[in-house]
Amino acid sequence: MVRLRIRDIAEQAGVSPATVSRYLNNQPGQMSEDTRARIAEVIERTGYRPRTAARNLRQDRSNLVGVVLADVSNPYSSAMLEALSACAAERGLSLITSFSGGDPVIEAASVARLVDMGVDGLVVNTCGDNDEALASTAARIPMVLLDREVAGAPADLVTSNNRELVRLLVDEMLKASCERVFMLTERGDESSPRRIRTQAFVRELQRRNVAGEVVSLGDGSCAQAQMDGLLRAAAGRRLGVIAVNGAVFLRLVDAIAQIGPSLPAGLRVATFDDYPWNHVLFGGVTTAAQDTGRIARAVLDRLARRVDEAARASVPPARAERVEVEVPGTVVVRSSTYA
Amino acid sequence: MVRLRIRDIAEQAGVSPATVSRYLNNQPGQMSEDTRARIAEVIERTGYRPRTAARNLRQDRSNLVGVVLADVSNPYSSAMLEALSACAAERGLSLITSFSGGDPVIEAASVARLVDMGVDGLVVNTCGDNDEALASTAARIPMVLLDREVAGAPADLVTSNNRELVRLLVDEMLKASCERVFMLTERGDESSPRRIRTQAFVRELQRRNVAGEVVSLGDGSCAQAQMDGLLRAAAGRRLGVIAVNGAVFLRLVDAIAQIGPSLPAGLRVATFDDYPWNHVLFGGVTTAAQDTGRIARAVLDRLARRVDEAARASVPPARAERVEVEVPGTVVVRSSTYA
DNA sequence: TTGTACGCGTTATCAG
DNA sequence: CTGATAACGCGTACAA
Repeated sequence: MVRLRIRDIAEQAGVSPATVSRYLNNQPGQMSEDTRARIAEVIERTGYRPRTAARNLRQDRSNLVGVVLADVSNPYSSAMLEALSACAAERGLSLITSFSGGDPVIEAASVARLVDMGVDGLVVNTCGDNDEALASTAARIPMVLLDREVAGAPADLVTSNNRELVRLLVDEMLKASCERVFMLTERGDESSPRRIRTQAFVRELQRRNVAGEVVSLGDGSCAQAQMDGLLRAAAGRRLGVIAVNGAVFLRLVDAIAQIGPSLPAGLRVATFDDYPWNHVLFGGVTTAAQDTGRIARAVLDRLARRVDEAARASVPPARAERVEVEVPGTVVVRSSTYA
Repeated sequence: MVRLRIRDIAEQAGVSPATVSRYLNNQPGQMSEDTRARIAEVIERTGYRPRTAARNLRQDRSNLVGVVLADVSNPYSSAMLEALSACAAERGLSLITSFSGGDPVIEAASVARLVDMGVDGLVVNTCGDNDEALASTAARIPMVLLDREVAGAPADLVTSNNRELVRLLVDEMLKASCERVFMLTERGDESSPRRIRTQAFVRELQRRNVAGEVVSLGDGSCAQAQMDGLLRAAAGRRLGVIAVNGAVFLRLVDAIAQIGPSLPAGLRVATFDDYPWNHVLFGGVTTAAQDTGRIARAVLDRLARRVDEAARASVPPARAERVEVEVPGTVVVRSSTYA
């Protein structure tokens, strides 16, 4: 049960290995219909498959893309991963995945391991605090950043149109005639989407002259007190709360659950990231959903382009231009913001 | 900026490539402390890393494990993936991931692609209806099945102790003095965990002489009617409902939400798979949680063993014994089953 | 303890 | 349109 080599196929088809190789790679040099058919028959009959390791060595290319995600417990990440996987398969790429769990040390180790494995490029959703390592890696092999930017890294960036989504969520709150609108975030998270969303939120409030602010949750009982204060405020006038991401929203839901089973009268809530439970909580939660399919396509488009460029020119251009892509998401309106 | 080869390191250290290779692979043949130090210095200084593609070709081994998951929108799958990833990294393995989305055709294509990529082994959480393809693949390369078994496949199987978990959930329902207990499942899902759980459930009811049955949901309005019936029944006497998995539980929650914001009086619910929202729904849902860390370890233990065996003996044993491992999970009791 | 020489399977180049 | 040949970079007998 030794594995077939290209030479075996060549012998059985009565041609040379080079010809079989051309057949396999659809080389421009056309071959006679006769030999083509003979080779096809032998391959079909034997079930021959070329050996990837040998191709990789020869071509200096693995068709492998490394993916490093910060937090898969976040369903948005899993959806993203699935979309990337499907999109990669379409292009004949495979994904080597790794998860940092929010630890920069693990993230750096993951990146190093993936590079060692010979990936053609990297997709990184960084957990932060790794700028130097990522920048130096990006200088050596193609890298596309997902959602979160990295200072000084010569890598492309793909995100959702966060500013626009914030605007749409604020729209919903105002349609629901909220008198004050808050955005809920948390201390630990200094990622770029968070920053962009909160900044955009503040600008929206100013632009429309609406009362409200960004509330940054601390830890433990302090945070509980903050949220209690926020929720009690709802008793009087109509109040809107937008969670800056899914993790924060879960904390918000938890706090609301302490008070009662349903949304307090006068409180409207909305969040980012369309998790399954958003459909059922409070009869449905208004959500800014990111388009994972289009994001995945944009990510792999950029990466494939970079990989091709790198393959063509052995010396990477000194002034690599960084491309930033914003993929439009959509706001799904559900009963948590109905007037 | 050409990449360094082992030969370059050898020259700089004033030794032969073979010696550097031995250094890299910690060959038993000891080398003089002097040359060892010189090689170490050069490698450290140059940042040399051996080329994986060349090693793979030479050693006929990739240190790559293919992972095929049926449904990553299921948070249990993501947790499993993360655990596998961490565990694999510890062993110097990397994961190539693929997702079938419940489609047997995609699953078969994924498996084929991963095998082509040269993975050393496969971890498969099958979506079903692929027994022949999986069995023939398992006959060629090491495979470990996750949760769901495949008829006729010479592969090991790792699952949770579903029967025990069912027993514990029924225990909780009885502690909550439920007079009747139901297990909710759905038509489409004929997977082995579902079958094992429902069978165990029926046995438990008989053993304890408790009233109840397995309710298999159909589609759409029919299912809604079934659930309405179930929920109305709760009005009278105390009733327990156990969802056979997370997907079914989401349907149950949806139906309950149609009626009101909180759990109807007299109704107790519990489910499998510890999703984030189980902590907040109804003030906390009692859950049979699977131990993803231990499962991952068991999976990769088995796989590594098989891979080593296969590497040693070029001819696989005709009578391969299939090993089945049951990893104990735990029941997390929350207020949805408090008396 | 170390070095030499060969082969892993494929593809690119060049000659025909 | 096809064939011969030389790499790709590494690991490992075997020889020294």
